[in-house]
Amino acid sequence: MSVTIREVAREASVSVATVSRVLNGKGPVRPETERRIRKAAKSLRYIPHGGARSLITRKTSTLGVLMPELYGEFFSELIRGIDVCARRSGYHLLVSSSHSERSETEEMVRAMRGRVDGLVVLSPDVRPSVLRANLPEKFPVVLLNSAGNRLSFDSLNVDNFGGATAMVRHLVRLGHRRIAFIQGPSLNRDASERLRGYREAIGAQAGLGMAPLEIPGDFREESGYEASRKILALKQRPSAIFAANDSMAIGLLCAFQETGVRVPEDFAIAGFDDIPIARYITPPLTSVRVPISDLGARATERLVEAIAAGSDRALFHETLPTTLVVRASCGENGRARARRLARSADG
Amino acid sequence: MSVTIREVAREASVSVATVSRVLNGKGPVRPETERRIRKAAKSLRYIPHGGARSLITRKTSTLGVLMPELYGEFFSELIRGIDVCARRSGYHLLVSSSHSERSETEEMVRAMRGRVDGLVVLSPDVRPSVLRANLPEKFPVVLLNSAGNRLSFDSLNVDNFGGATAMVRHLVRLGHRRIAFIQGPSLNRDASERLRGYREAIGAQAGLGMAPLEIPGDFREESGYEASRKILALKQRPSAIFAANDSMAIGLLCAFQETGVRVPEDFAIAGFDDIPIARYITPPLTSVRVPISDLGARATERLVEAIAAGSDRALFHETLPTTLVVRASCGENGRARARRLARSADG
DNA sequence: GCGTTTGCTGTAAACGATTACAGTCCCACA
DNA sequence: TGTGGGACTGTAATCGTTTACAGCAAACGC
Repeated sequence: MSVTIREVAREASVSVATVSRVLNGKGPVRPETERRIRKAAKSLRYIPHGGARSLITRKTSTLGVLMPELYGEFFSELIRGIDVCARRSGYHLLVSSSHSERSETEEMVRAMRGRVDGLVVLSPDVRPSVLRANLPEKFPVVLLNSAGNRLSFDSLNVDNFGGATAMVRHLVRLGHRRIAFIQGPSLNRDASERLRGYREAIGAQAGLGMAPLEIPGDFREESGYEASRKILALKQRPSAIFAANDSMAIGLLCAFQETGVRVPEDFAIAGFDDIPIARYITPPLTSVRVPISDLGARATERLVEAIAAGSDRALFHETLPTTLVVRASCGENGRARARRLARSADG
Repeated sequence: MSVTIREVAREASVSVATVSRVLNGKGPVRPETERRIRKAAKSLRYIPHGGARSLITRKTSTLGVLMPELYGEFFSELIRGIDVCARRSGYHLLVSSSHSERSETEEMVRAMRGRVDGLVVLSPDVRPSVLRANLPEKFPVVLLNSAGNRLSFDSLNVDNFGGATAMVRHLVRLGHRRIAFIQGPSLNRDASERLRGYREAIGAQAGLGMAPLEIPGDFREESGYEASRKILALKQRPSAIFAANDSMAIGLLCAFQETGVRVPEDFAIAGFDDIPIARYITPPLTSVRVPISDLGARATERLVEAIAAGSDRALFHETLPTTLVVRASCGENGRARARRLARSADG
C-alpha cells in the first residue's frame, strides 16, 4: 500500500520515534540525522496517515457540517462562511446532507464519531434530542436556526421575527393596509418565526383595521407560483404580498408576469433572505437580508472556541440581526418617499 | 472520554471481539449473547470510532473533494451532484477549498491521506504534477476540467470548445458579422477552451470576412462591467458580445442598462454556463448550458467505480456535451426565425 | 470411547502514528 | 577518575478497532 513512517525510519536508519520527532518538530535531533530523515521522507514521498495520527492525538482538525441539503444559494453561502473561518483556524470540513430523514440524520451523526472535533448543525428541522442520543457526552456542537430548546447545545439564530415585523412595518409605511403572507413549511423554525413576526406586526396595527391573510407555501419556487392563483381568486385582494422567502416571491413574480399582472403597480411583493438573484430580477425584489455567510462564520468561530475550551464552559446563544433591503418591487408612495428623503437629509 | 468497544464488552461480560462481531453482523454469536451486547451498546450509547475502524479496514467511506473555492452557483451545483451520487454509494464528503494557492493545495491534498478513499479534484488551475507528488501511488482521483495532460489521472471535461463554437455559429446565423469575445482568466482551462472555440468558429467564417475581437476579462462580474467601457470606446463596434461566462455577461448587461444601451437592440449579448440567474435577468440571457451537477455526479460515479476496481484498470476520459440555450438577450432576426420555424416543423 | 466436526468465544496481532520512559554517549567539572 | 547532566535516540505502550487463529465445549459418527 502506501508508504508509512516505518519505511521512512528504515530508509534513514533510525527509529520511527525519531522520524516522528523530526516531522513534528519536537524534541532535539542531530542536524545530520534530521537531514537524512527529511531526505528519506521526500524520496519515498511519505505522507502521514491522518487517521492513525488522530487516533492517538485525539484530534482530527476537522469540523463536521450537517445540513438538510446542499442545494441552493443559502447553503452555498453558509458553507462559504464556514469554510473561510474553518480554514483560518486550521480545520477541514466534513460535509453531510441529511435530506431531513431522521434515520439518515442519525446515521450521519454517528458516522462523524472519531472523524470530527465538533459539529455545526443546520437544523431547522433536526430535533436536538436525536443529536443528543447519537453523540458522545459533551461533544462540541453549534446549532443553527434550531427549532429545539436551547438547553442542551450552543445555538445561533437569525432574527427572523424581527425581520418579518420590520418588513410589515415597511409595507404599512408605504400605505398598504391589506398585506398577505405566503407561509413556509410548517415544521421549519425559520418559517414559523417569520410567520410569527408577520402576525404580531399585523396585530400591532389593529388600530388600522388590519387582519392577517395567510397563504400556504413550502419555500419552493413552485409554491410561490401556485400562490398567484389563490391570490387572484380572492374576493378582497391584498395590495402587498410578503413571501416567507425569496424563492417563493420569485415564483410569484414569474406567475404575475405571465398573466400580465404588474408589480409593483398592482401588487407590491416582498421576500425574505435577500439571495443574490433578488436584485437581478425585474423589478428588483425588496427583501430581508439574512447574513448567511456571517452566520456560518460566526458558528464556526464559536465551535472552534468551544473545542479549545474543553467541556467546562457555559452554553452560548446568539441572534444575528437581519436588515431590510428596499428595492423596486414594493414601489414607494409619495408620503413615504418624502419621509425617506427628509431622513437621509438628516444623516 | 467517550465510550469504547472495550467498555461495551465489559458491560456485557464478553470480549471485544464478540462485540465487534455482533455490531458488524459477522460470525456466529449466540442469540442470548447478542441480545446482551446490543443492550449494553445501547445503554452506554456506544458509537464506533470511525477513525480507528478505518485504520484497520483500510477504507474510510469518505470521498475527498478539492475545489478552488466554495462560492457561487457553480460550486453549489457541483457539490450537489457529487453529494447525491456519493450518498447513494454510501460515501461521505470531505470538502476542501484551496483558493488556488499552490502551497495550500499541497497542504490539503496531504491532509486527505488516510481520511478519504478517493479524490474529486476540480482543477482548472491545479497542476496534476502537484497532485502526483503529494498522493500515494495509484490513489483514485478524478480530475474535473483539468488543464493537464490526461496521462496520469482519470478525467472528466465539459465540452467548452464545442459550446463556444455553437454559440458563435448561432450568432452568425442571427446575422451578426462582428462578434466580440470577453475572455476569462488566461490560466484557466475552461476559459482557454472557450476562447479556442470562439477563435476557431470565427476563423471558419473567414468567407464572411469575420475577424476575432477579444476583450480581457477574468470571469468576475466586475470585469464584464469594465468591458462595457472598452466596447463603447471602440471605433468599430461589434453587434454581438459573447462573454466567456454568465457572470461577466451579467456585469456587462448591468453596465449597459445604466448607460441606456439597449439589449438586444444595440448589442446582442451571450454568456456561458447557464447559471440559474441567467433566465431571471432582463432580458433573459442566451447562454451555453453546462451540465454542472451531472458533471459532479458522473465524476463521483467513476471515482466510486475506480475505488471498487482497485489499481489495475485503464484510465478513463470523458467529455460531457454542452447545449445552447437561446433566450431573448440575442434577439432574433427574421431570416433566422423563419429558418428555425421551418426546422422545427421538420422534427 | 475416541477422533472430528460444529458452534461459539477469547487472545492477541495488526493498522500507523505519538510519546513517556529509558537508555547511551559525550563532555564538563570536581 | 568518577559523576552529573545534556543531547540524542530507541523501545514499547497506546489510541479503538477488526480479524486470524486458537481454544473449548457439545454433538456426532463410527
